[in-house]
Amino acid sequence: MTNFNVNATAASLLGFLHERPMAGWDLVATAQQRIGNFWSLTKSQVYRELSTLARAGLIEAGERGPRERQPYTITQAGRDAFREWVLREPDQETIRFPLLLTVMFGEHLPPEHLAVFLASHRERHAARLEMYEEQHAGIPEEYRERNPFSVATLEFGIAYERAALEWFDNLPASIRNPVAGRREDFDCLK
Amino acid sequence: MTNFNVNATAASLLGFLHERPMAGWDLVATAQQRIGNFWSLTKSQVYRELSTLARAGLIEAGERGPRERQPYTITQAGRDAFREWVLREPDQETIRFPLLLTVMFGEHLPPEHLAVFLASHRERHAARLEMYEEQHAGIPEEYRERNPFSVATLEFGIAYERAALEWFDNLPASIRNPVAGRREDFDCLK
DNA sequence: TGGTACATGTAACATGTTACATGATTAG
DNA sequence: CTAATCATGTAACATGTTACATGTACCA
Repeated sequence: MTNFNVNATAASLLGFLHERPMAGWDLVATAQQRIGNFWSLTKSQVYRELSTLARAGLIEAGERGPRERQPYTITQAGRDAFREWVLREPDQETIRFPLLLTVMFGEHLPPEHLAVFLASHRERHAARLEMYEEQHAGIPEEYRERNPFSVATLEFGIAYERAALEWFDNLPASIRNPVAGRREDFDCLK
Repeated sequence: MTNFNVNATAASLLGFLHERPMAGWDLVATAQQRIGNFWSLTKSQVYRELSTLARAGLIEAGERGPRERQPYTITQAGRDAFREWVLREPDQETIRFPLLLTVMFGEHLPPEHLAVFLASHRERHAARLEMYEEQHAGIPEEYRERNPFSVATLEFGIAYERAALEWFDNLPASIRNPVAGRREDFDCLK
């Protein structure tokens, strides 16, 4: 058997459905909250994966509740497929960082312009770090012991954001604090 | 005008073509080397983008060289489209980190198993950091001054890998060094 | 009764991945 | 002569994004 190979996104949905039956809406919210920091997904994707999983028999739709709510329950086949996924060596992470592209091609834009982008991104990272740290401070000790896993993923987020901030703050002055003016140096304005 | 909106991948190709005409093969190699650490692309994608860009008039194919080599030159329209792209506020980065999914669902696999995954990923990150640091040490001072941009992106890689290693090394013992045995605790083996 | 949050879904499109097919040139 | 590397590309598929369409229930 072991016939249906789930992808990481579908596997995550199966992971959450181990806890309790949920509808697409709940799954979107749950995923956003629990894995959104390192795994993005949209509701379109979730609904699509759900119908695929249902067709493959890995989950089963229950009766519609209020507001057309459609709960799904994981099946034994679903638990099997999930287990198979979770035991596979995880792929390398992929990072796609558009700001770094802009930095790489930095000679093609006015330095003040790049500095504005950097400042605004720095702020986003500072805000995220603050948010993560608040969340981290709010974790009760007993939870930390019984489920160290989600704490660990949060700690990755904190480590990442700290590294990002440090990077922003250690950029050379030539990039971070350009002298305004002297625009004729830059080919984008020729 | 300003009619053709390039995506970040296509824009990067245009960015490289500012320097000199290149064929798809060169562009793949160049991209891998210069932006591969924070922007992945495959050769299929490159060839597809190249024909799209050519059809849109942003680049022009030259005469075939040896081995059917097909060089492309950027056009004025291409430079315009690139400039438009580079002046736009870059999107947030996306990180997709499968290992963190596995960690999040860590209660579903035997702890020794997770520990093996963590160790192997830790090693990859250590190797990447070492590579980056070697590259960084090899940059001549004059280059650093004249093109601080690619140095900055490399430094991001270093900051990121250091943060990752620190995270691995500070994982709680319950995740990093599980006691073997006691398998009946884990629902994946029920 | 009107706005907001809940809830599901489709369609079209954009992007990214994998597998395959083909041939040229070079180094040993 | 033959294996490796260079070089281009297509086809099929998987995944991800955006915009749209529809309707329900609650609450002020």
